[in-house]
Amino acid sequence: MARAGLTTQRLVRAGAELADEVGFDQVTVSALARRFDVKVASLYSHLRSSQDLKTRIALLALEEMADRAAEALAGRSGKDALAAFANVCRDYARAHPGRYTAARHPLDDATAAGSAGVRIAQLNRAILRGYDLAEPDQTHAVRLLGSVFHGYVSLETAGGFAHSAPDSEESWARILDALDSLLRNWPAHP
Amino acid sequence: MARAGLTTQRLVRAGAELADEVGFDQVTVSALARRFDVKVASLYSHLRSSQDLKTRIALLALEEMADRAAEALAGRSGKDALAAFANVCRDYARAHPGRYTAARHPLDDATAAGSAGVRIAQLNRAILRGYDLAEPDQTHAVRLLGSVFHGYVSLETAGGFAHSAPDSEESWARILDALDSLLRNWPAHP
DNA sequence: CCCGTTTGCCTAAACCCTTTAGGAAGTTCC
DNA sequence: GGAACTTCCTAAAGGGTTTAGGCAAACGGG
Repeated sequence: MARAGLTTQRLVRAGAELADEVGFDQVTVSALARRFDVKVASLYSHLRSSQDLKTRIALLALEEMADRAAEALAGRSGKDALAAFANVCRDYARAHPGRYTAARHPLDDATAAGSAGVRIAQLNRAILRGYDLAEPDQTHAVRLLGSVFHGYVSLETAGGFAHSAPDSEESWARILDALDSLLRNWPAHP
Repeated sequence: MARAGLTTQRLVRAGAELADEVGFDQVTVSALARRFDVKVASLYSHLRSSQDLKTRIALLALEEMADRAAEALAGRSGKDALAAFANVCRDYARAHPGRYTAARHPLDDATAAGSAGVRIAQLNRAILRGYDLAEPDQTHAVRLLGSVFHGYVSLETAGGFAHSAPDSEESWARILDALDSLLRNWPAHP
């Protein structure tokens, strides 16, 4: 009975690859077992449940995004930083659609608090250091940026902008221009 | 053998209610059968498959949102229209979280083209009539608005802004102000 | 009114995914 | 070499999906 060398880490990594290939919600303990040519029950020594697997994939995806964002933001500010962060989100989603979906998977509060999601939030806020925004407008702006990035990437990967002109690439560039302009001219409270 | 009076319409409506109660991805043919106190197989005379059910719920949700948006936009323009449309999205998502998730369910191209989604897109574009934007900037702006609304509502219903100040209500209002300002001062191409 | 047709719901059964319990083979270390 | 532990296994129960085929209720024409 040769051993397959299963570990939680390898399972989660393989699960992430599986998610990118077949979609996050097609990720199943059974499919993972097939991929390792192993019986399903064997995985339950390494994973508490199917939910546990999905949560771990989500945490992995958040780590990866946070790492990329941190690297992209190093040494940049202003619009450079804005575009760098935005492109990390978009590029990650296109390269790893399953993982990106995983990253949007709802986590319970405790798990979320310990995840790389908070690092991403901090980096998002760091973008605004290059602009002149005081609280609470800074927070509003952070939320706007998060919404735009997430929303655009979601709609784009769902095929929303696929079959129409102008192409998505151009809209993305112009939207980043518009956001930069908006952050530099944030309207005063009425 | 008393008949339960099942029809596709009633099943889809009940499915939508179920989605709001337990979440869209918990909507299952089995659960629906239980709700009608009927055997599972009976539903397959009215629904082709579990996927079919979900698709129909998605189409229902899109219809409902389009109707509300059309009514909200009637007689409004400029920022009034912007806020009205935005609030329709947000209010619908909060009143019917399951249906809202359903509305984001990916549809194949043919189904999407025949859905109320195109009506929603047209209404979204109609908002911009109150602003002075020529193509292709108009399209970029449409995509930006769609992204913000979808993104903000998704993050909010996922609990993203729940436990932090300032509260989500205030951010929403200020983000609408900011978008209005941006549309009135859309940056020229660099 | 009653008989044939249509329709609506049923039973039965196959298949897949999840999860737990308990067993046997491989590994480690004294 | 054997005790202890780890890794993977078989077995089984429970739930969701889907199809095939059957009986009974409703309906419509002679």
